[in-house]
Amino acid sequence: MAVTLRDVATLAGVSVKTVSNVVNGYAFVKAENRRRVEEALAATGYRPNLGARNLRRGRTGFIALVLPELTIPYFGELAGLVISTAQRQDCSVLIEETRGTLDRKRATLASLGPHLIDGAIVSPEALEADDLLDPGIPLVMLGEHAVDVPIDHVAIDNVLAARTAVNHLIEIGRRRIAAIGQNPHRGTAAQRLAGYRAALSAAGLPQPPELVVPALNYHRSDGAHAMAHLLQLPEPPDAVFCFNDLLAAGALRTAAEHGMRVPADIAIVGFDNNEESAYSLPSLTTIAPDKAAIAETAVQLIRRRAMDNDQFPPQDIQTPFTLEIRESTTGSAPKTL
Amino acid sequence: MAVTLRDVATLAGVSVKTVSNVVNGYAFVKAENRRRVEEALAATGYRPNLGARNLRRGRTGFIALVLPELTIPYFGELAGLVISTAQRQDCSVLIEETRGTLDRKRATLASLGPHLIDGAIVSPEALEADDLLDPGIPLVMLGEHAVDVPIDHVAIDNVLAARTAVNHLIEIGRRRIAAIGQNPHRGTAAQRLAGYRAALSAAGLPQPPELVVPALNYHRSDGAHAMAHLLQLPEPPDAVFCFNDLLAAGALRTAAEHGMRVPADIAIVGFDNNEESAYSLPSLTTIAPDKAAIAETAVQLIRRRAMDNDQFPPQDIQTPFTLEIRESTTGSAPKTL
DNA sequence: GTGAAAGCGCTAACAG
DNA sequence: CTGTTAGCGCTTTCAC
Repeated sequence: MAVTLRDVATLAGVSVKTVSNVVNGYAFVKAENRRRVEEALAATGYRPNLGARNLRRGRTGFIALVLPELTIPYFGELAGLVISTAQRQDCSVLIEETRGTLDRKRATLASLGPHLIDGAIVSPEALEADDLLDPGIPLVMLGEHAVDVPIDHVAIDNVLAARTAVNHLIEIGRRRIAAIGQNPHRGTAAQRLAGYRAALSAAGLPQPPELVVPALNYHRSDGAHAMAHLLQLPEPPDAVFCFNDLLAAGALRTAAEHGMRVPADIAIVGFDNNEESAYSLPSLTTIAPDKAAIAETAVQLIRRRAMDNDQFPPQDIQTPFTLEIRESTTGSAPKTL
Repeated sequence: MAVTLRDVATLAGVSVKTVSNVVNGYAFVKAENRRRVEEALAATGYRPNLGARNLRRGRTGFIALVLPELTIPYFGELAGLVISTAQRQDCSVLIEETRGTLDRKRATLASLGPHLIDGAIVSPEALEADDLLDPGIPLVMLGEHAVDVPIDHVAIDNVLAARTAVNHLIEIGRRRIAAIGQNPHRGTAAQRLAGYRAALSAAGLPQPPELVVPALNYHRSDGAHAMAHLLQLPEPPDAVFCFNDLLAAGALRTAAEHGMRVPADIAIVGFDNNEESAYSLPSLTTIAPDKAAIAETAVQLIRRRAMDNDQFPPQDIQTPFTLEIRESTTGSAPKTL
């Protein structure tokens, strides 16, 4: 059925080794032999069995990307970047979704484990510590930082980023600034909340507790509900910092439904800079992490550990971000209806 | 380093075969032996080398999903669904992006070829015929139909869907209906255009050629430019049918920037039902393909061909769709600014 | 029921 | 420079 190295060898009248040499681009092959092998290669349509090669080499060229949900734009965009970075380095990317369940991830890493993938990039949604202590392969964590686990970690400075976002709201004159997205199970939520608080404190602004709204998930609907809650407060906010762009999109929608004008009546800032946020009405001011840098750094780390077998202490790398200022805070944006 | 079947066997004092039997759930193993093997298994923390197993079995449990770009929401959502469907069937999904280049795809399928993946689901962006005639593994095509290639194909009825969308515009009283997204290289574009034309013809409406606007890519920016073009026409349209939601998002934005009210001055219909389209301002009326059905059907087909080794003639399966009516055609939607 | 041995397709020593 | 040989870790006849 499938044509093997041996088939080619017999057809060319040489040994397997010679064929292997040709296939792998080994330089020192007698011209005559090379010619015959190449002929046989073409004639048979030989294609190496990578599975066998991997078994032999002990590496597969696959890395896994484990994330909560691909449909969340942030993860989709990140995944795209990871894939293209990996492709450029001749790696293939296997994507697994956890959909919030820990078991899923544990199962994934355990079963693909050391033999089918060379390493994994993990973007957890919630804090988790012990279960990925030793999956047997190099791991890079994205976004959340489970402290005191000695593994590579790539993320932006969430506290600083949040602080930057809220500062911007203060600078444009807002005084009653709410936050949407508090969540005890998310490490980044705590950090963003800390940044929010730090900015308010530094400006000497009050921090009424009713302005910090929790969100169980970070989908558009959660943002919509949270905003509805804020707007029915006796004294609603004049600005909202949302812990991601999806929450902000929902918030934007609800604000409009309640007849609030953005940013005139209420300014909104997001986090993540989803592609869609540049096109919403109004376009969304947001924290823009350098996703390409995150992807590149993560793939690089995995490669160095897995393929080049480098040994180095766990890295904790901070990637840059910017504040993308758009209509939802400074706008006069167009109206549609 | 890694513990192998043999290690377990020696530790348990039995043969490799017996351990293999236990691991693979073979029923007839003496209770005593089974106990000892299980102990040894636990003690060593044995985990099968799937690579080796695959080499032997000739199957890997991997399927590839080849698509243009993961950041395009439609593909992101689809990919998410394919992944979860596959996970439920104990398959892993390898995602490769073509980013529009044919070579990429050809390379991907050729190199991963028959040995590392059991089958591939391919979502082409442009028409292509010959190059995937025989990749050596089962293939399922999504969306575009390269005619006279005898391979499985899963898609909605694009002509009917487009016609449905345009009919809706006619029903709400629009008479000067434009189309954005014409593109000679995309099979679906031709079909959607045909549906658009059919609807207009059936209603006895004129079809001024200047109302059919091409789009090189189907990104938001392309929609924005196309809409700008339409709005500066001496006699602008009162409705626009966009060949996907991204084009529609761009069009929406441009309409607003030009002070047009949607749908009062101009109605907009999209195609794909991206998640974000339910939250835009105004929310977008759009054709909603049953993406879950597409994903499920595709994975099913691959599995039957690859894993169960079923033989059956190439299938051409049409999946259902609905028209999701929202504010961009019937609205009074809220305003934000 | 279980063990021994062959071999999936490839690469890496080691001779020649 | 090229052929032979021995495995990578597993499943699978085939005897026992």
